[in-house]
Amino acid sequence: MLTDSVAYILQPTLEEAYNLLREGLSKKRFIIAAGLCRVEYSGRAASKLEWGERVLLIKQDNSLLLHRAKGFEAVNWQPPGSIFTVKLEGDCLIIRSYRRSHQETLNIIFKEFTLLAHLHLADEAEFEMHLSEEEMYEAIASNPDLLEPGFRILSHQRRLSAGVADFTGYDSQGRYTIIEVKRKAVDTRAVKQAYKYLSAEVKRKAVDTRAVKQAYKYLSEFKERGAAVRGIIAAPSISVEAMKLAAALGLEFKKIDLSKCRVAYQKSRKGSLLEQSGV
Amino acid sequence: MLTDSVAYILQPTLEEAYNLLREGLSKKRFIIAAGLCRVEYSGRAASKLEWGERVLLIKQDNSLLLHRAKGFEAVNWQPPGSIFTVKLEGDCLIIRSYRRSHQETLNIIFKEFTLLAHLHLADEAEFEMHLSEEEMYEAIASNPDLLEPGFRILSHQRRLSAGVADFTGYDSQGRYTIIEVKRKAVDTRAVKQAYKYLSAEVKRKAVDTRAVKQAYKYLSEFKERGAAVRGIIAAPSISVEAMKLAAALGLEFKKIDLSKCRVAYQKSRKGSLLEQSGV
DNA sequence: CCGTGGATCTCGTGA
DNA sequence: TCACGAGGTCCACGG
Repeated sequence: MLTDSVAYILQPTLEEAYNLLREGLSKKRFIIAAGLCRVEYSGRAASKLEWGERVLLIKQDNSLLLHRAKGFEAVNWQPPGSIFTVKLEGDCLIIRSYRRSHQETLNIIFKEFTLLAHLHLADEAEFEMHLSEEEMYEAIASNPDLLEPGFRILSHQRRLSAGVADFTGYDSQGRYTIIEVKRKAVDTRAVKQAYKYLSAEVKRKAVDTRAVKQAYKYLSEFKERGAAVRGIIAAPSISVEAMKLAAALGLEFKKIDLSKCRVAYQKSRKGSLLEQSGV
Repeated sequence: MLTDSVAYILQPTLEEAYNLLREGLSKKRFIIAAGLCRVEYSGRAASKLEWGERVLLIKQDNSLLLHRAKGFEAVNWQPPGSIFTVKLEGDCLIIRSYRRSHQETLNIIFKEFTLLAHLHLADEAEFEMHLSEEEMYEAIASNPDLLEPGFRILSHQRRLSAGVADFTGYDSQGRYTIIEVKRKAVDTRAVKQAYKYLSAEVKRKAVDTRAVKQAYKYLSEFKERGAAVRGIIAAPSISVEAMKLAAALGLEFKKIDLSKCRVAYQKSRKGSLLEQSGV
């Protein structure tokens, strides 16, 4: 059966499946298949999966996903840009996907299909993600009071090279302050990472492998010399252990209200849109 | 149309889709849908996606994946265990998935379906992954010569608590040696991590937040006192930067041949299988 | 091409 | 439940 946009067969023979698959692949269509198969993968690692029923998706950019009955993750896959070959061999249909960049091969051997379809997905919409670290950052940049009343931002830059803090500035008392922004709950790992950046920033030098090591040596100086410089981790929340570590490292934690961030972001965005349209 | 294992409709009306979806969900079947929809997500972050054609999978454990025409990753999703509600509202069919643990809501609003099916996937096969870190570890445990000729293993344990090295032992010269195993190419991150473990092991204490900090202070001792203790990172390869850092930290890199590992693993596995069957 | 860090990461494991 | 580390992680970005 065939319509403009979709071609499908329910319980096709292997030959029917072969023809439909070849057609779908050559036309770069979205392929959906369900059936009994086994799988071999070899590349960065290697895996085997014996006979069972699974669902296969092949996308219009040649990415491939093989899903089992349960679980969020695909059991086997191939990222975009792999090369397919399909062949009939005895009573099996073999789909081979090869990815050159990692020298990875995926073989899916089908014995029968429950369902096979290919279709074109018309989808030009833009995906909008909110509450990303980027957005949080923009919100703070346009409204430093979110950090602390009276805070003045000196520098703000997305992390281009390793070891640069998100914000530097002066607090209401005029103390030099360095800020690391995290969009989600801070754990000990995040504290350590933040500490590295903040230490590096204190010394105002690029972090190469030498500086990474040295950054850790500043720990004692940090604590002993007192708060000549404030180091702040700004995030929605922090774990108990992370808080302990932050305290030991002389870092402060500043709770950031995400909903306030969102409001500030909307405002700043509106502002820039108005600017652009020359109002 | 209906068979034992699959129920599907091509280009169903919204009411047909509604009934088939309800049936599929209540029977915990694998649902495959393609159609025109828009999406709202809100939880740890928030996202919006306007009208476009996508493919929806709902799995037998209530995990959900929404895929666009291209890209390996799902554009929106819900991990296993979420709760579904489906309703018809005006000229739309709304699928809502709510995940309590993270307070996340996903709304998919369909205007029309190109394809809708639900089926049961019979799949009891076990997924075998080879060349995992675990397997590499087993290979080395059963054949320490893979590390270095004459190496004697003192302790070997999977990392149960943070900061415990993979292997400790004595080299052919009788020097105490600590080994961190990595399955793949070592980068600077892996070196830093390894250094933490190795330092912690030297001091033979569990790494709590205090020890994490102290571990870095041992750097100078490590270097100044010379190689009273050897620290080895064992992996298939290492990047130039990672090698520099490792050298600066007084760590050695030991290339591990994965194919040799594999052979050793097969042998050790055969041995234990023979044991089990009492031969 | 490598290196670095984020992700609605997911997933397992242990405390 | 949280915390931590692995992952065939994938992905974007910079050099």
